[in-house]
Amino acid sequence: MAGTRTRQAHGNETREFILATAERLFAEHGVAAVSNRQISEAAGQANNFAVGYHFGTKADLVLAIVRRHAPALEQRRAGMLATIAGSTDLRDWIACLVRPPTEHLESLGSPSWYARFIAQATTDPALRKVVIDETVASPSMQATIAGLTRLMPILPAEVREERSDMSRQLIVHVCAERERALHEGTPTPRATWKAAEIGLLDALLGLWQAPFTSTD
Amino acid sequence: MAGTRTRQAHGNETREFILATAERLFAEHGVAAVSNRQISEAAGQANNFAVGYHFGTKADLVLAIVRRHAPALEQRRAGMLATIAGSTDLRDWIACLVRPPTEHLESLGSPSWYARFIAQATTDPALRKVVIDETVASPSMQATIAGLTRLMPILPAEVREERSDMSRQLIVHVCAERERALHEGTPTPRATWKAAEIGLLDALLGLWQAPFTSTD
DNA sequence: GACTCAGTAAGTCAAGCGACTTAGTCCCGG
DNA sequence: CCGGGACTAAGTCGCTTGACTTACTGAGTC
Repeated sequence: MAGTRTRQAHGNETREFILATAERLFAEHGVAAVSNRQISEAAGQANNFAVGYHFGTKADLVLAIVRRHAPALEQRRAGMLATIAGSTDLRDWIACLVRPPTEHLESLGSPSWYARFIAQATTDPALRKVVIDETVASPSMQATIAGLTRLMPILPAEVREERSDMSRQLIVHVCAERERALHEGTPTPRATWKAAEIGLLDALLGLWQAPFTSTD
Repeated sequence: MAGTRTRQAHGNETREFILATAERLFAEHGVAAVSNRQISEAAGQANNFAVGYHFGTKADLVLAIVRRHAPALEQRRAGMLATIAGSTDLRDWIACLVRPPTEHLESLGSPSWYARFIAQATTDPALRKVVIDETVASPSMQATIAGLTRLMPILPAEVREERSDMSRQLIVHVCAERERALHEGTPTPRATWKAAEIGLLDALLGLWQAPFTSTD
């Protein structure tokens, strides 16, 4: 029964529900198009300032949503890094970029909102930097990039950085587009998240292995 | 008839200035974060309904901005198609995707706002479809995709569609990121638009040529 | 059994919003 | 030189927003 809840647990429960509601509304209508009021009301809070009370500004709320998914992603990526340690197969390392998000999205079931939320948060001028920094700064992400660098010593640093950015953009927006198509019932190029992952892997492998033209 | 030229010209001038102002504000703060009022005021219009009067809804305004750049892009792409007619070099056809936007952005000078505007418009749930349809539907774009299809007969239709989408995403968001970095004065992987174009070309060539794993 | 305090309910307020109206102004065809 | 239609100025109205305040609740503390 509800009576057995401690007040801390009750608060955390509310916070969690606000986060889930906000993620959904943000994914559906865009981060800027949703007011704190709407979130509070949709989360069943009579106080329209509930979001402000629990999270502060909208940027804080967005960051809280990002951090809500961070541990799961970190765990998946760290696990993969452990199993491929020392591998010289480029595909293994690119998989460390692609698989954590695709598998995480699959585990969320349908409908999910995370991919669309991230795509919009990383495109919004006011949120972009803080969200990207938060995701790229994780230890497993740093290790993955280091692994790619080790495997592609021929690439100039600028090209490596460029292709790293491209990989991030591609993964985020391809996943978001697929999630949206799933939700709207429109056809997708690939039938499952696993298949979409393979499509991304193939494409990114080609992208990273492509010869580069120097522009110095 | 032509007799109303001056009146019309004045109106067109205002319309044009509103479009340029809206494009800038949208790029800086996000489409949803900017009100019609702010645009009207920033464009020096005393009537806060000026945007509504000239363009209607916000979606109409966004479409008008897209169409403002469409002829220049179409012309560049059509010209390229004419010069490479019959080419069997994949790089030529991918260049028809990449060069029109990069050269257009270069021609706009600094600061430009178009790339960031497009990136946000194509990510916004409410505008996405209409903007993408508008850009993909152009004759030269259709011809380019047809050319790529002719050159890559081995690729299953789904993979071709997938890589087509990936190309679009990559071009849009890489250009937007570069434009933003230029505006903020932060370092960019490539020094010029021409160099960025080559980076995109290299990457997309690898992406399109990559072997594919069937997921049937 | 009174006290504390995190959390929730409910309401307030100025500012800003979209949508609209009214009152001009300007140019040109007649 | 007048009338009509395209355009702009200025203001209005009802509603939503973020930020805030006040009052209440109920679990844990003493």
